[in-house]
Amino acid sequence: MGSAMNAHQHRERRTSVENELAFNVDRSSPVPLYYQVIQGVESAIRSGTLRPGCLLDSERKLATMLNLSLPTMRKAMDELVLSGRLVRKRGVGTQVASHSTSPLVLSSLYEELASSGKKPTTTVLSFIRQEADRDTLTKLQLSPGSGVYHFTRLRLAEGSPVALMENWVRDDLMTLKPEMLSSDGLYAVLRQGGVTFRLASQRIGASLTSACESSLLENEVGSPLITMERTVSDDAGQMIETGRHVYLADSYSFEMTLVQR
Amino acid sequence: MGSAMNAHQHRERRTSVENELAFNVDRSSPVPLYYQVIQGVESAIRSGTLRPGCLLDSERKLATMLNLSLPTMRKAMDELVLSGRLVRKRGVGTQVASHSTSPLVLSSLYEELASSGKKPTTTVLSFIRQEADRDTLTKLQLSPGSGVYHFTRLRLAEGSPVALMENWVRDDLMTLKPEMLSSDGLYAVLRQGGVTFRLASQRIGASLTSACESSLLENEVGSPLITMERTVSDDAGQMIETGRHVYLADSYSFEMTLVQR
DNA sequence: CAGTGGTCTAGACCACTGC
DNA sequence: CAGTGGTCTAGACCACTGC
Repeated sequence: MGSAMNAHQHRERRTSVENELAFNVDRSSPVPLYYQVIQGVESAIRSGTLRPGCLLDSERKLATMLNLSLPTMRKAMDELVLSGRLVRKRGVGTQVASHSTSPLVLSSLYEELASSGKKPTTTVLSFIRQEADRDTLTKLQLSPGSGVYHFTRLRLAEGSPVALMENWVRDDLMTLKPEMLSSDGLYAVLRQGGVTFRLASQRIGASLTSACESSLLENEVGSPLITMERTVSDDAGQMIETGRHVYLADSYSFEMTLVQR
Repeated sequence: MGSAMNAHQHRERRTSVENELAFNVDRSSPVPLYYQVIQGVESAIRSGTLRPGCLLDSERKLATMLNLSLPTMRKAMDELVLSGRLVRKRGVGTQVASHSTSPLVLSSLYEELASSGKKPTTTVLSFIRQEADRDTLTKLQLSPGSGVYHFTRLRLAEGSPVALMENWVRDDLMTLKPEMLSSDGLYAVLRQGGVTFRLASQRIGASLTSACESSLLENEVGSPLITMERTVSDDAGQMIETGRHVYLADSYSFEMTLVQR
């Protein structure tokens, strides 16, 4: 409607479009105001109300509209820019990034498969609680004698093997049971146990399928695999988990978005 | 020395250690104050003055010490926490993260090799300026008829092939010459041309060496390769470059640190 | 209860872009 | 020159942790 009425004004240089931030902040909510703004903008982008390239109102105007102070508004915009959803140009304004893929998050194979509609299942091949070996002590920065859960899992999508995963998790955070791992991804289980992730360092490479891997993954010996080693630490900087995974290159690849700072 | 003298005090609960933020901000500098603090803390961590686990003074104390306002101090701390170098605990304080790897940055194979002491060189195998094909138009979000540089390069470390790279770069940013690419990495060349990177989306997978790749990479047909496709956009959200690379899995892997938000 | 980080406000002045 | 984002200040009150 609006665009029809203003058809003769379309000469304007700006890639601007209407932007309707049709949300309001709820001051009685325990959710911080700046975070409500982040969620509001994110959902407006997701729903298409805020389209890529669209120029937002100025920070001052938005702050006034939502009855927020400028610093609070800026804090929200800061995070949206940092995560790559918005682009700021000094003297010009703030736009929705044209390239609005989801930001980099700790990817969970299980969740990825589930959200892409492929039914993920897990077969727990082995599961023990044991004293950590030297290598694990180092990787998890544990003191000698500490215990870990050590398990291997086969991940399937729609019943076909996709990945073979071996993990070591410190045993003083929560009680792990094999049953938990067969019905959910590892990260979901740990999150439920109250773990909040912070940093993951990982190394991704490639290798050829060995005879042993082949029998589990039901693929040919010598076919390409993606290898990943990952160590994850929590909020408090404490190491939580380390693992070695291999993925069928024919049915999986790592997608990620890096934000340059 | 210090540890011997204080041996009997080791009972204290805090992992705290002295923290000497032995830097001062320079108010005449064009570098923002909060950024000077970030740099100061980062260099203190790098140099070992601030050791992992070390408890910092409170934000209020640090602000007073450096003659900064609390919000400015907090902005610096915010970014240090976000990039994973510090860990905050409400009611307790702020510690240096035990796990202080470098944050995720747009990795450049050339720079990685150079900084690890391996002498990188590049052979430019082909180089043309051409009208973008359909696929490239889509990936770089260009309008039909736009031009791109299209080139393939062989990257060597200490004279041995490591990677085979094919790239497409929009041609309206700067003038590219093959000579530039043989003496420097692509990103360094683009940065010099005034491009500031912002987001990269990439997909990493694995494959087997083909006959053609084998002849260039001097490895065996069927040996494992890491494959990467990447598209990079700049500050303004404009797509800059897209490429398809393959790396010898035996001599390279992708290392990265993910920060969970 | 003293001290910490978490959130929020109401300003100020600057550098920059587009007209 | 009006409008934008970029930086900075000086406060306020809260929730939480450890003693």
